Amino acid sequence: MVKMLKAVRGFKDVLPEDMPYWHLLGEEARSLFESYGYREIRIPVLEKLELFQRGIGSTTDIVEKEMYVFEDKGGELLALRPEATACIARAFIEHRLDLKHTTNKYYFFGPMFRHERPQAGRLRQFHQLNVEAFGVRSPSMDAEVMAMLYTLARKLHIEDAVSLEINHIGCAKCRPIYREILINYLAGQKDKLCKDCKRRLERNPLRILDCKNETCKEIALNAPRIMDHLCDECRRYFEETLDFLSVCDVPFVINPLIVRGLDYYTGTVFELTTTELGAQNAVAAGGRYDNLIEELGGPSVPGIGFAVGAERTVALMRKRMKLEEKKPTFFFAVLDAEAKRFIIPVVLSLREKKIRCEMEHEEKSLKSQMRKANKLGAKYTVMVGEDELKKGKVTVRNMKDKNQFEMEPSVENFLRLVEENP
RNA sequence: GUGGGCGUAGCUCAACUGGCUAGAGCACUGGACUGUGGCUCCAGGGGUUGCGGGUUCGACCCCCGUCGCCCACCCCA
Repeated sequence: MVKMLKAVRGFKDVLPEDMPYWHLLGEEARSLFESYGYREIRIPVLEKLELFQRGIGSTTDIVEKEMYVFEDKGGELLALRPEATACIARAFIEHRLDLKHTTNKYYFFGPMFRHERPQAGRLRQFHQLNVEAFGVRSPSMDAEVMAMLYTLARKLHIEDAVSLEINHIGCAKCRPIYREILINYLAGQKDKLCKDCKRRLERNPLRILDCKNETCKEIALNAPRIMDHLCDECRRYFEETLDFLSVCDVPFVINPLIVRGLDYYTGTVFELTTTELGAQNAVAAGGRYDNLIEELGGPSVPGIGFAVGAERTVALMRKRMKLEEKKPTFFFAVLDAEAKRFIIPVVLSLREKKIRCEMEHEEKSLKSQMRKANKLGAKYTVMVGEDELKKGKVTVRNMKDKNQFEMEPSVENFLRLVEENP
């Protein structure tokens, strides 16, 4: 036997029966984002490695050990994108989009790649819906972005499965000060920290705050809070943001332990979390990144955005609703080649009118064709055999109420059936 | 990268302490019903028990190796 080929580890097929969920997610997201003035952008799967090193941060886990990196034929180091914000920022800078509008709002959907060990809710190729707004730095904007995210959850009927958690991680002025204070506190208890956190102490001390290790958690719980060390401007910004969130009628909880794994975040950060996805609790996450564009060599333009994990969202949707594929309106049961010749022009015309028609192509008994029509869930079965051919008519059977009648197989007649019984 | 669990039909699972030709339900194909679906009954197709080796009179079962999947750590969407 020939060796069976399988998909690459961590890469998954999405089969047709799953598509209704993906389509609903895509359609709701598109119409919602566009109602807020966001425009779709598409970016390449591959970027120069340097973009992610500079954008995400070269000491982050994502860049350090999770990227698919390879050398191109010309010797250039390229990477499959592990996330989209840096890519969209690159496009924003490259096309000087800041000169075209004062605010630039984009959304994007596509696959991301991270070489991690696959697990519940975690794949090596996964999909994200991204939203990025460049050019505005204002509490009401932040609230609006979060309101949009929460509304998406509502539209997908998963709002009871998630909670919006929000935090503020300071600005270029107050974060370094807080960072020192935190390091001082943590250094005092260094012996009790897990080995990963000992390492984080130097590289990314804020991350220790959401370590899952029990003793680290306890230490984090009593750690100095960023909230108590924000500068006046940041504090005011955060308070106003919360106020606008209330105005938008978005439920949220403040979680001082939320930090981000990517270096570009500043100020407002938030996550849409769930407890229903195993160890993976983030369904969506985002925040403000006011220095990213400039750090990537662009103009000094602030930004805010978020990414929604599509697979995780779909998993939650599946738990809450049963969606099915569309079913055919007509199944044409044909008993011989003559019958096919007779009916094919009509079938093609109906399909042109966007009416889903199925026709049997193999030589099958009427019984088995009926079975097939039933299995496909066709609304009507249209029978074409010797008797019908003689009369120039077809027999139409309503599969639900079993009513059966003959009619002339004109497109108009079929369309009338569709109208009468939509 | 580290740890744990699991690999039997397309799917979900059986098969004693190592012992008959590896079974069942669902699904599939057909028949009962020669041109009428769902329900019922009957029949049929479908397996290198992940792969390789070892132990044994005998291996789905035990041992070694290997590959794969899942879960957790880690990380994050």
